[in-house]
Amino acid sequence: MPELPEVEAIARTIEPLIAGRRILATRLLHPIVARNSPCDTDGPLSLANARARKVIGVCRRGKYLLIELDRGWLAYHFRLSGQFVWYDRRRPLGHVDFALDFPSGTLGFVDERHLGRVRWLDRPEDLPGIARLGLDPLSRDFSGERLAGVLRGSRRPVKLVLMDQEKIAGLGNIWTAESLWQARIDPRRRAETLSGRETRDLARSVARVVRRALKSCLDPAPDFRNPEWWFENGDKMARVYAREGRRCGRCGAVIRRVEQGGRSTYFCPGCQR
DNA sequence: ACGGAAACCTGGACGC
DNA sequence: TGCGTCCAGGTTTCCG
Repeated sequence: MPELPEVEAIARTIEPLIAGRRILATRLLHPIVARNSPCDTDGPLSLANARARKVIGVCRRGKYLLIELDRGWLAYHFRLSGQFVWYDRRRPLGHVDFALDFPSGTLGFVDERHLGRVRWLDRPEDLPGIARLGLDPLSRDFSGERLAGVLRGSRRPVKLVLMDQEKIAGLGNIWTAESLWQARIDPRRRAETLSGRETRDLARSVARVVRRALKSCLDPAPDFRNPEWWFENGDKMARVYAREGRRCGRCGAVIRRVEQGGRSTYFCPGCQR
């Protein structure tokens, strides 16, 4: 479920719990989370490479969460329903798919839906999904000009381009919808038809929406010790997402839902042009 | 090369 | 209560 701001918040919050610690053991309780293809057997085995390694740090690329080890990396993708849960020594493991045991406790990757994935890698770029990631909205390089380069020549709806991880890394359905609302741009517009001014507005809106979402994800920060923890910022901050039939807080028109690329898109027909 | 649709999984919400 | 259907904040793969 998490998009860029949520994964960034998870990375920043989990790092102090595990940085500098050594992994005593890895436990793969549900091998499907380590599989890329239905008959892949290499993925699950390679996770054992993390055993006895020390954690250097934790970071994010796109929606991937990376744990850097003193040799190799662990790459997590939460997809729709994956999350981290922390168990200290006293508490028994709940439903966990993949666990890292530290002296101080266990970091569990939990995903009852089993769409999330964990991989061990020599280098992050070894995973094609990471190697091909596009521009990161939190990076200093993210600008109207760079966004213009991405939109130029694309006949696809601007919403689909924003969500294309090879173009812009980390945006998902919620924050894309919110960014387009912020910039007053209709998500159905062909990307190449945006003017220079609209493109600059959109870049500013994306950066602002993502930064504000990150801030709210960190206040309060995730509580990994509570297995039920989850972000609430989506509901609180959404101006259009999942608000079909309600009135736009900016112009009063009724918010619509349409389908794009098989996903729901929410927008205000009154002020998004 | 590009774009659209289906597949991958499971649980929860909703209607009858 | 039970059952069917639809939906979900994502990515990869397949197909035209």
